[in-house]
Amino acid sequence: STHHALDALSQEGLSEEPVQQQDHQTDAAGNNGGEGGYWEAGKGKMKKQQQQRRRKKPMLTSVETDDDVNEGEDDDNGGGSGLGTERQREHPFIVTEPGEVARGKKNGLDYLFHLYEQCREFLIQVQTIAKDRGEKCPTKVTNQVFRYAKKSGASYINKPKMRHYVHCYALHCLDEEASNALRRAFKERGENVGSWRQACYKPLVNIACRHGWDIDAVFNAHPRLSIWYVPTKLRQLCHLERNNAVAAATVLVGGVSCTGSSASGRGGCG
Amino acid sequence: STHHALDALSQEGLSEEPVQQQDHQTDAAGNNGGEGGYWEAGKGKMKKQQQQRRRKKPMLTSVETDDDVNEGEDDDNGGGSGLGTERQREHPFIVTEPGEVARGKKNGLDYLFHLYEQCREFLIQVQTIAKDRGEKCPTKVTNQVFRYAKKSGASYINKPKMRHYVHCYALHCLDEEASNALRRAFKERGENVGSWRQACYKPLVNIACRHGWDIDAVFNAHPRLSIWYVPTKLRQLCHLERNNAVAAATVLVGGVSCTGSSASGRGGCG
DNA sequence: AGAAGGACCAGTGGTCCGTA
DNA sequence: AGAAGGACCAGTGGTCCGTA
Repeated sequence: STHHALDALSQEGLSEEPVQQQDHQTDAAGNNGGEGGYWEAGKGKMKKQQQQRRRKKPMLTSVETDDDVNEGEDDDNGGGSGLGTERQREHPFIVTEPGEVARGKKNGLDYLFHLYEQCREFLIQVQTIAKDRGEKCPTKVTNQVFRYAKKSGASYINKPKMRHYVHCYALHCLDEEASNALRRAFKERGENVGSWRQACYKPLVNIACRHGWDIDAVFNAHPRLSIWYVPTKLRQLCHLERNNAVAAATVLVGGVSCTGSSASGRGGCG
Repeated sequence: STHHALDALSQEGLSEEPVQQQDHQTDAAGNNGGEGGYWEAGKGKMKKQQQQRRRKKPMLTSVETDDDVNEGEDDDNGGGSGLGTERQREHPFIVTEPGEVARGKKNGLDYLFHLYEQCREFLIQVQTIAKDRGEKCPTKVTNQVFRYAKKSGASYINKPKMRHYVHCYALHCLDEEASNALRRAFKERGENVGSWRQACYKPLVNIACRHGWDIDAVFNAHPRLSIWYVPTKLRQLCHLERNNAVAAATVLVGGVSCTGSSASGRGGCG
């Protein structure tokens, strides 16, 4: 059937050119200041990706209204072929240079960062709706926003993933040059995504250092970053490094008994 | 014993001149820009109010460390007299004029508003500690702050009470003149606290109207008010009133079919 | 009756760990 | 092995309702 052909094709394309099922997304697409247009361009290629995996059968005990679940028209897809056409997860990320598209069953880092822009657009829509209804208006990407994204067909967006890479996106926002350089270096060395991700912490800690160790202020000062919670580990690293800097400064000044030294005093920032 | 004499005396004084058991409070007391000095003045009168009612015996099933609970030195207070020396709740509020001290087993509204100032001081202390430890720093009076207040001996502060009267405090912050006038009027009429509390909504809705119906912006613009969550009911009232105003304006302009009219257009604001 | 507040509850932020 | 994400959990905002 035509459906299956498209599905087969989308095996590679899925995560690179995710498609929206409802038109929430379209509304906000114009907000992208130049960025993200590339990903939007792939939209025409395949429509309707109604493959949201139903949760593992909650045993019919649930009292949920399943209005949303029954959205898809073909309930029996994949039943015929028996082949593993089950597309259960997004392709894993690989370290790519800026502008580089990942080949094979992989996703690149431009795509990763694009997901953050999409979340921002979903947040803006949630905010618009909330204001219109006179309800509490979220300022951050909350559970509510993730739920809204999923309902809008962006099933490839989920909380654990977005939280996992927030600090990588932060570096991309705050120092794109440094972020690009890091990507090129790690790609060249053939490092995996995990070690690139780890390496994103240090330059951020240095940025925090230059701003009196206030990582919250650094996030809040950036319009696209301010909607994301500061990751716990980044916060802890900044705190540790600040303590180190203070200790070092204290020694320089002449010993532990010297009080009066300010914790926000500048030392070297990497 | 001396303890019991003081306790008897405090029957009236308790809620009017609450005492701090630890010195957290003292640190921040200086932050009060003139306000609240009155309540602080009563401090010397009676020390130690170690009457926190232990919770109704959690049946020894709890695995809590009870370091905090064993703070008081006299574990057997009230055992001897047998009289109802059990001081289980704060005295109820009555409508008082500005500057008026409630008599009998009652608390006045200046005292009510003072509790909000105290919460602000506890928040500031929690924030200071959090920043120092490099932890997430609350911007609002959260559960954590209420817990801290209780631990600091301010057992008379609790979440339901503070949330209940937030909008009354808001009016006091935003238009003290109007707030004072309302108090005098309701006292004169012999109204109870509940109806005074109800009456505080309307002037706030009018203030919101003058600010484009954005009650969040109104709260956030005021330094002492911005730390409090906008109460649900106030938010709903503002929303309803905005819709009424929009509908009225639409009729004036010439009928329901006239689109283009902005929801933020000014009508009369009360 | 009017009012204070313990205690509950749905939905949150955070992330582990069973999964592929 | 490296990585994606369902699902869990402790503590939150919100306020009801048993209490005095």
